[in-house]
Amino acid sequence: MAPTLTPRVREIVGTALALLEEHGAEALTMRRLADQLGIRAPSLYKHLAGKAELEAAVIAIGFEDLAATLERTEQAERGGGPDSRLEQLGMAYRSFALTRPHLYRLMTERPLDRDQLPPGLEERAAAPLVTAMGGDPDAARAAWAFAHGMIMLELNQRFPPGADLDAAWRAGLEGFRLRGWAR
Amino acid sequence: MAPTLTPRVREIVGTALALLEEHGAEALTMRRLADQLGIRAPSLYKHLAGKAELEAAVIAIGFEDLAATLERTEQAERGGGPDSRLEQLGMAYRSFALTRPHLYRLMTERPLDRDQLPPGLEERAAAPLVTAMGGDPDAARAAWAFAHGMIMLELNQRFPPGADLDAAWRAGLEGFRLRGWAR
DNA sequence: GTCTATATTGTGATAGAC
DNA sequence: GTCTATCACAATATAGAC
Repeated sequence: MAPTLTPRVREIVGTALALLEEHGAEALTMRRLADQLGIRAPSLYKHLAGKAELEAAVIAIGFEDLAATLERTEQAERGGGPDSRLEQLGMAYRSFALTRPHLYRLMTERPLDRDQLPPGLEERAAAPLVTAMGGDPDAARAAWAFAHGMIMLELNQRFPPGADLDAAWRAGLEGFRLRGWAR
Repeated sequence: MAPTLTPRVREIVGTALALLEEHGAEALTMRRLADQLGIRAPSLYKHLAGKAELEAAVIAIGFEDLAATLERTEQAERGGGPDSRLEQLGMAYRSFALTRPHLYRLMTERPLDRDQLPPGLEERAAAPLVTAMGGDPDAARAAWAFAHGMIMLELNQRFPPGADLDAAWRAGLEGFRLRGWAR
């Protein structure tokens, strides 16, 4: 279970998140984190069991932020009709990942330790997409995979130099939109 | 450019590939590779400039194998009509990645150094999918991203425990098939 | 082409004094 | 809750003898 956090632990985890987002996962070491906080590395172990617990706490913050972002998007009715919901969600998800790439990687590159996440948080983050896909969980997972794949291939610079990624996003989302309407 | 390989280098790279596939990327170190070959780590540097060159050679083998697999799939006309081409390719790609997960990760998790790949090999690996998507490069990239996302989320164990991944693959491929036919 | 020896740098983690 | 001191690893890479 996710333990209750003391203010000091909150400060440590917040600093860890900042370190991760600014300098990447390889910079998130116990030593550098301690440096950033003005203390020595061993002192961190009085607050946290180890690096795994630290990362779990950072990941939980990431899911909180992602869920809040998608819920905000879901509620907004900007511009288009109901068929643009999926596009709006896709762009919000893409924007989250591209503005915080190191956090997004940490959230997706390893098995999710659900025991260390606040209860219901994973479902909260997933709900807007499931709704947009008409409640079909298989279609929602497929759409999630498309978005995740686009993001990772872009972050990893695996598309060829001239590729029009906006066009690829449009092409993919259009297919899912058509399918979403079929049910 | 990809340099011509001496037999000894070929042997080293082949051993590196086996080491990678069996024990993962973290096991592919100069030390362990030398152990496997019965020599000392420093001796490797008489054959290869460094680890980067070694990995580039392994990646090139991966692309050769992938291209050959997809070309074989493209030529086979098993069972279904022309509209099952995309499904066949998708399953072949999925199978390649899931049977050789560590190799697949190495091939996709970093920017592709095209100067170290044999000329035309990347295009060869991509061609069957582009053809199946009616020559539309944006749609082909979207389909690739879907497949890559499904694979990575499965490898990273990010889907919820009860998820029906076959159904998610079907849902996604159906959307792309519909769109592919539209052009 | 292989060896020994070594440089350099990095990691997470713990014991025990204060 | 912080400190000093230290452990126990691991990695890539190089110099120079043979």
